[in-house]
Amino acid sequence: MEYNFRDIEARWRKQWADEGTYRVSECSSKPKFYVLNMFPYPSGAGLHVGHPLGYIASDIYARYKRLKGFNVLDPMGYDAYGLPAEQYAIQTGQHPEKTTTQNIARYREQLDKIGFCFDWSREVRTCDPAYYKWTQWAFQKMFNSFFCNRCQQAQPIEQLVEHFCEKGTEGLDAACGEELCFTAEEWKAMDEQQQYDVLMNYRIAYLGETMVNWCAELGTVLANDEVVEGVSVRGGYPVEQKKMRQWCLRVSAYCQRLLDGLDTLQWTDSIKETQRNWIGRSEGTEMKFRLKDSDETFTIFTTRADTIFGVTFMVLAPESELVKKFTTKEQREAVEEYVRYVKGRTERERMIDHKVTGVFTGSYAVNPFTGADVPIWVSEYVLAGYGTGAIMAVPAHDSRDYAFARHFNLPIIPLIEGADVSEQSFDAKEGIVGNSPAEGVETLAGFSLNGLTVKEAIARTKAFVTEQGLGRVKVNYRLRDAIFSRQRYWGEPFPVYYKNGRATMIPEECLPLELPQVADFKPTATGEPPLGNAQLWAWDEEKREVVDKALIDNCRVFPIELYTMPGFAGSSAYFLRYMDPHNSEALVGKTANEYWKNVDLYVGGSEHATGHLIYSRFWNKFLYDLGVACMEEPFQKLVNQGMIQGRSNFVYRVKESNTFVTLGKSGDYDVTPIHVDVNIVKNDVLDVEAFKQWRPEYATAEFILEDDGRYVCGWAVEKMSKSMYNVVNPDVIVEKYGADTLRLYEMFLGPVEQSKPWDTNGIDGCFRFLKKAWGLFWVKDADTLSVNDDEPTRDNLKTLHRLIKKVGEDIEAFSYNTSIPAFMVAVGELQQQKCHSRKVLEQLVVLMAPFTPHFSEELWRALGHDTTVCDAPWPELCEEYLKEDSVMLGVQFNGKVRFSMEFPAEATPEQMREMAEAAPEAAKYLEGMQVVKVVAVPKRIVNFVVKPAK
RNA sequence: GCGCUUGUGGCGAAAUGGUAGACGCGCCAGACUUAGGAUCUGGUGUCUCGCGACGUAGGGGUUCGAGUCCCCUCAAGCGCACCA
Repeated sequence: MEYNFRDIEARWRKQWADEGTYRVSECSSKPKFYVLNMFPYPSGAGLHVGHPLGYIASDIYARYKRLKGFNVLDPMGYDAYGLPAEQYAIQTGQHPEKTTTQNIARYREQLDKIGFCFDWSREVRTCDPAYYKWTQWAFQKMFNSFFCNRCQQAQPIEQLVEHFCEKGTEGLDAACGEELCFTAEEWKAMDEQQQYDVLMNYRIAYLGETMVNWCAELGTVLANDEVVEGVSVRGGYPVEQKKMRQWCLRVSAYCQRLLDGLDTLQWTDSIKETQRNWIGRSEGTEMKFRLKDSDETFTIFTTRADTIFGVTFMVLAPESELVKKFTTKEQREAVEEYVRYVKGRTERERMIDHKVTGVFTGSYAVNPFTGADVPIWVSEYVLAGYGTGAIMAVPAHDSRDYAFARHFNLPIIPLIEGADVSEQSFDAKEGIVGNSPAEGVETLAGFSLNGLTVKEAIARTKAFVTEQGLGRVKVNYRLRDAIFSRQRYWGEPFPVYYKNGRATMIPEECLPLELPQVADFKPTATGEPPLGNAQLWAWDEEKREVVDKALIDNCRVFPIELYTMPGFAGSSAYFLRYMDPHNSEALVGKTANEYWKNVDLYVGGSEHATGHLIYSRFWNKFLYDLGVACMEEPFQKLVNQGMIQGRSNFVYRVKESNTFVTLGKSGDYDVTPIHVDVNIVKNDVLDVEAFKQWRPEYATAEFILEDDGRYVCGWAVEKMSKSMYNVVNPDVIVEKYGADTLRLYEMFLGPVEQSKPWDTNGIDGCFRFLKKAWGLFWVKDADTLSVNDDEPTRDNLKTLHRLIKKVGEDIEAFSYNTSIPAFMVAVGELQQQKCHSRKVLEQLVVLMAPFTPHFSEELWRALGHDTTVCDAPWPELCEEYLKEDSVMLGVQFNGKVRFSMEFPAEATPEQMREMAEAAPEAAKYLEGMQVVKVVAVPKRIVNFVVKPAK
């Protein structure tokens, strides 16, 4: 019987769906395993062969775990809100809801053809109100929480109010925008608006007036991870810094926990490192400096407190509020001009060329350790957003300060013994400190660092600064709060209305607040949100429902927030929702959450390292603090699949003609390479007839062929894209070879984690393998099984158990590309052994089941089973069959293998040594030699190290 | 500049410190065929007629033994980057 994959695959797909084979429940005594793929944006282009790579890899793992006796949760859904979906809708002039629904249907159709074991009854869509209800709900919880630095945990905002009532800000250590200081009495004396403003300073979801990335082209603000090198990640449009009032999430409060959590995760080092860089922890000291002849003080941040005696100037960021304060009358004009100059430079310009620029403010600070005067400058190399926006400059030991000092001719005082700073600064944190203070300089309390190592000096200075009240030890992070609002239509609405101008939460039981229909959903360049176009978009407090905006004059009706949430909102807790997707009472029920706990294996692209993978960890930690999620980290193990690039093909047109010349002869003509659709090329050979039909202008094309009559195309690796005609649709492969071959081939292509070009050329090998394996089971040209009840031979069992061992180990290690060759070899061996033993072949079917589910299911049933192969037990490994009767060993003299001989498998190294020495071949080498050393390594080699005997 | 990762045939790639290049593609030869871009069998790192020698980016080291471990150099990719 032939391997008829079309019939087989269609039949089992239907039956699996009808029988609910992949539906799972948390009511199980089996151990759980949670496999998750990063859910896709349903883009308009549909899936190409690169998309399923990770899904196939995780599907194999999920199926394997199921065979191993686990209750496996493997859900799928769609990240349907956000910029890409909306951009596509705008480009095609349709409503995003319509295009999204269409795109999802297309995705589903494509996914279904590949034979995944997703439990579709748990599907989520971020744009579904029943789903985003919980996104809104979590947002409200964040609004009503603050972060206690001492217990490193989110707490209800009521607790903060209570604290204010009792003690004001005294003894409070909470994450906030700016440090506030007031007493209980002052708090009580504040009016509603003032208290609202104060609380906003502490909420985890808050309205903040901050510098944001404004992208006029997209008509919205963007988060830091959505901007790269001054342009938007999506579209590559310019982004400018603008001060705007936006919703923000206090992600920065969780920096330390986000950092600590990394150590407990099985992620790659590179992605953990990327997150560490992005969080950017830096331990240092905040020090207070006094303005000369004034009581005014200001604070700087430094990681090199030990270099205090080398400070020769101070620098303020141009945006710093201190600039105006410290500028003297004489310098005002120069400073104002400089600030104007900096404002005129775009973020991009400032990032790309680091010009040395700056201006003196006219004022001096006083070095708190020596009393020396230090001039205060303004320069763009100091960033307003990091630390305090002011630094103490130590040109001898910081290259930026050095460049500045050289440019403006400021003094440079070296502090490390033996450091040569005549050409460049000495930035390394090593060496012995000297010149601190210089001879004869009196210091505060006789403080000196001379003779200490840099590390000791930093510690000593920190302690001294704290004791003397000159400042405090401080940890700074690079990670900023996430800007959480977008001036776009296609996103979750904020469950917020404005009562007397103050953000107020819509009652929890009224959620979800559904996205309204609008006349025009396009973004505007001025930042007017499209939701402003909604007729019904006011909140009636009394009726507790959305009403017509025209009623706003009525004193119980208030405008609803016009901004929407960003793309990452919906993807920040979807892994929890999958556990209990139909629960209308909670994001996730306690029972379901405590059963599934967290994701054991998460598969997706590494491009989410600083976006989704930070936000969702933050979001989950917040829910953990709330007691909603029972695990602090959402994703235990993370595997990043590589990108599949396109492999383009070219034809060579002879210039000014309609003649195409094959690659081998293209050098003889003046030709233009032209991209040709890879779907009409096979193994780099062009289907000439298909080419003629491809485009009308090629219908009359003429060809200069290779001598063997073929037209050979050139090729190159490029991004997979429509314009290069190198997009390969999985549907086409499935149609031609079947899903099982596609699955095998995608895995065979190389390590899952690695990026690689798609090259259909090798797929025949996988297809041939399946046909070959099929042939083990069926009599050729007949509808009868060739399987018999013979007892397996020792060779059969050896082949089988080697395979069990290899495949088991490979799947655990996610190394599928090496287990497919193992299958090929094993099938080849069984064929040669003429093995038709049921006992062996049945196990082979199960071993293949994770890779080729349809193929295995068909054979499993043909072998007489009436339940699905998914519930078969994974074959047990018996090491006994792996033992070799004997081993062939090389015997080497002085490092060269001279001959090989056979030893019994159970021989000890000593026995092997004796046997090797006694072998006749050895005599040749041992003659006249003195044996210096003999080493026998079991199963490997016997070494004789010899030297001429005296 | 700092951090991470990777360098192996014509190509994709394998190798618990132990015969480098498994397996697949491609290529070559043969078989069966009216035919082959089907199927099957065999061959295929480089140099050499052969014996054999040389081969894992380059250089050093550890080891009886290194693609693998350590140090240096070079190249490529990714991340961060005027972060004090």
